[in-house]
Amino acid sequence: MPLPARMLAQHFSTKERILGAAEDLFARHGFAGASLRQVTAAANVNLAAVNYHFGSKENLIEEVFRRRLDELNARRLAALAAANADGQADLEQVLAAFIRPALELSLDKNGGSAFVRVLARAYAEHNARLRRFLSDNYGHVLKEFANAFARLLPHLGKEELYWRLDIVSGALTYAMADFGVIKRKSGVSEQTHRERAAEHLIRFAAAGLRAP
Amino acid sequence: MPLPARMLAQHFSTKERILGAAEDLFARHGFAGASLRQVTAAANVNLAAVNYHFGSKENLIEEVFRRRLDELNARRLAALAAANADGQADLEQVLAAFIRPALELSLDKNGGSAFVRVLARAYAEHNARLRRFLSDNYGHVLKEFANAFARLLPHLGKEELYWRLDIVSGALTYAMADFGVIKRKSGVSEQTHRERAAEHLIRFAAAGLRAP
DNA sequence: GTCTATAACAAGATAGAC
DNA sequence: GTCTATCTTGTTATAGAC
Repeated sequence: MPLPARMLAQHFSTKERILGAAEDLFARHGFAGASLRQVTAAANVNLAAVNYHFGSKENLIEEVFRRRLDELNARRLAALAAANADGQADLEQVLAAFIRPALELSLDKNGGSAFVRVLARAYAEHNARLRRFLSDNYGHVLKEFANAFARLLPHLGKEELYWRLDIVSGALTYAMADFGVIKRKSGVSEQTHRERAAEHLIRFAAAGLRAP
Repeated sequence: MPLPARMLAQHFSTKERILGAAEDLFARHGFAGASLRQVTAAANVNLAAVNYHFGSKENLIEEVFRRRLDELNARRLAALAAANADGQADLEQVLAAFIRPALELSLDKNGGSAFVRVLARAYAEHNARLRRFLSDNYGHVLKEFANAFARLLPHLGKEELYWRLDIVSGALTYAMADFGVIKRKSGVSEQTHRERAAEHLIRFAAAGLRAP
């Protein structure tokens, strides 16, 4: 498979080209399914470069996550703070603060849509190391949002609320990774398709969360 | 890893032992991550037995799906027919007809919980061959349910309805495969945990589907 | 920092004896 | 149907020249 044309330019460092190619190939073939040979060939760098820059395949995988998750989490928290700042945020606004940054990431022209699929694979992996890594990154963000939702939905017990938020993250992961059977119509751009998915998701999730 | 004790018994045929071990290992390490050497060792059969009985690893993967999906689909359609038989089914009944058989499968003592994780991995794979195989199996079932939901939710357009059903299957897949961050409490059995997940899911999905 | 070359090993598949 | 032995290829990782 040829690498994405955007990565060919020489002004990307070896490290960045490896990360971009790894993200793309992990999305398409999984962590075990994509070999370092494929990655380095796609990145147009030497096979030995991965071990020089990252030490091992496992470390490379973690770097693929860190590069995106730090920013995603920061954006979510910023959006939540902004929603809380102007008076009382409503449920749709808090949901949007959680969902929209993920949508925007998935629309990022530089590999964002590949990354959300990598993220979905990480959930499927059930790998202890990866799960710890993700809970370290997502854990406190989920807690902040849980607090915000708890204020807006006082009729729900803590247990009930966590169940529902779990369902929302599941549906979000699934929708962003484009697992569904809904085929994008030929007249609709990738961008529009994902934006519609986010709108539907927010409406659906708001109703689900408000259920008695 | 030792194979599940239930599979050791000699009254399981070689073929059945391979399928059981493959299901377990595919759930834990993925299709590329689980080797035929691991599978045959866990099944206590010779390495060459896979190629003798299935021809190739790809064929083995498809058989792992077929074994479960035929029954799952049949049960869903039967539950739907039963719900429609006694008068007018309500939304929760139709949702239950879709969700409960998946729950029951995930509770099957003989590898059901492994299989639902394999199914979740299949979605993440995005593999053309696998997707075709799954749409062949799930396609007409989804259509039957879509018809039932359309009758109960006449205010939704066809497009809108399909989006929402897609979200429901996503949340179901995610919940059954136990991707979530909700940790099962030590006092709660695996069975109870999953039953609660199904209850929460039905309530949430009903509200989401009823949203204007 | 980047290359070639290669070590050390694991993969899927098969041939052929039993 | 089941075994051992082996072929061919691909895997991660590293040593050492430039």
